[in-house]
Amino acid sequence: MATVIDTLQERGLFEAVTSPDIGRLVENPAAVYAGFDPSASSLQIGNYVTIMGLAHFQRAGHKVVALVGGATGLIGDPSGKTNERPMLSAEEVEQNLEGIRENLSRFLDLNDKQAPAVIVNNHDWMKRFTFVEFLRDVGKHFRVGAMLAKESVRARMEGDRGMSYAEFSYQLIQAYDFLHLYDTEGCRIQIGGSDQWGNITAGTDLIRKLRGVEAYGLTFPILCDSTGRKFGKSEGNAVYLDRRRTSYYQFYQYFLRTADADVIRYLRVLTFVPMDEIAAMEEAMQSAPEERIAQKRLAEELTRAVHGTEGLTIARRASEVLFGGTLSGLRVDDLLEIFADVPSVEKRLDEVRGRPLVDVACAAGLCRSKGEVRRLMADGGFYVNNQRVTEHSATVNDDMLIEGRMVVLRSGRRHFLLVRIV
RNA sequence: GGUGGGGUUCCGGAGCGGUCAAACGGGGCAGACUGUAAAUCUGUUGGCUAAGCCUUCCUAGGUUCGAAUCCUAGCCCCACCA
Repeated sequence: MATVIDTLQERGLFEAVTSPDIGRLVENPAAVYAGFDPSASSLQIGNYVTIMGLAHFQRAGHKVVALVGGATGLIGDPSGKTNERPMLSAEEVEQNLEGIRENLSRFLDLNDKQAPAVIVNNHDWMKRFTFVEFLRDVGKHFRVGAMLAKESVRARMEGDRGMSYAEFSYQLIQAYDFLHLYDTEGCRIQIGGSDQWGNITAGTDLIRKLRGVEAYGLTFPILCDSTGRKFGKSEGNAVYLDRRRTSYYQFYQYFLRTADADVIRYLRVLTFVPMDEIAAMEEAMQSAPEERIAQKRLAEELTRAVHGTEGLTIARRASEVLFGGTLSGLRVDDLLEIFADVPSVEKRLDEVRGRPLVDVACAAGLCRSKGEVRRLMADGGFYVNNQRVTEHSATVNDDMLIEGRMVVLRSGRRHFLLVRIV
């Protein structure tokens, strides 16, 4: 019978494992954990790979524990980082934890009858230690040689930046977390991105030493796009799972724009779409790449998984309108939702109505000068409510005022500006 | 400390008394094409009450009918020599 390990392997969620014996362990219900760093108030799509890993385990009937790093977040994981990060305050970490807990609860079933997922915070047990106790109980079992050999430490020592003692000790805390979760939740498996290998093996070693038990680590590849860039950044900004940081529309669009070379891989890693369906899409792509069937499916599946059917509907409607579809028939309230992440300005009615469009567009900030607006009009790149306007002398007439409450200005294909009448 | 060279519109970089709002390249912004891809092609790129006017070529003065261009002083860069 296929185990969760087989599933992870065939979907590209498998990079390395500490021992192949893990295959036997997962033939029966086991407990697995993965950690999430509270370095921001929302998880990013990059974290979603880890979430998928946990979700696959849960689907296979295993107990899943998501650890949020209330303690480790105060230190900062050096793994995969070239520089020491600025330390977050306790309040920041506390706030971020809240957001991340909310994120996680959307993807892991906390009420599953057989194997409900659990969210724990390592601060709850770390706070009980005094420094001396921690050194005696945990530090005593680590050899500096082994710690220095970790990739995360070596990379820093080779550079000219070095690392602080605090970050150096990070691996001890994560190792202890694993031990603690073994004791309290029966976790014998930790999963994470490949950059977590060092931290994970620190934990398996500790458990072997102190409990004489074999614990397992499993890593999956860090998701990159075909140009080698780390996946999940959109114009330099990360794609977040929180709609307040990445709107439904932006989220949906990010995936719709996935390169052909990446989309099949993403479908395997980020969705539960059955493998045979993915294979069919891969074939369909050969004959009709312009249909972008795979991209549409990817965007749809992920948006629904992360933001629900309602989020998907809004993202789709927004896509239609923001790509030049007609605004007629849409109500102001719909438009406000659709244009949620479009910048907007407030103007009084008398500042808009009957005024030259050139003046209004400039005052609203669509362009820096009136000359620029005129140029834009001459180029055919100026739109009011998605209708091209080329006449320099045009004024804002009553038809342009949607319900008398707003005007949608647009420059070029995609730059919108909402003028709200107040 | 000495000697040369220089500071130009978003960047690089021409211009060296009128024809300069300033060549050319990059970038930006638009348009066409297209699969919301990549590439390509085209237009545009100081402001305005717009065939005209105004403010720009490090800063402050000056020469001249006229200065980005010449002179003086100041500030800042770069190169070489000590």
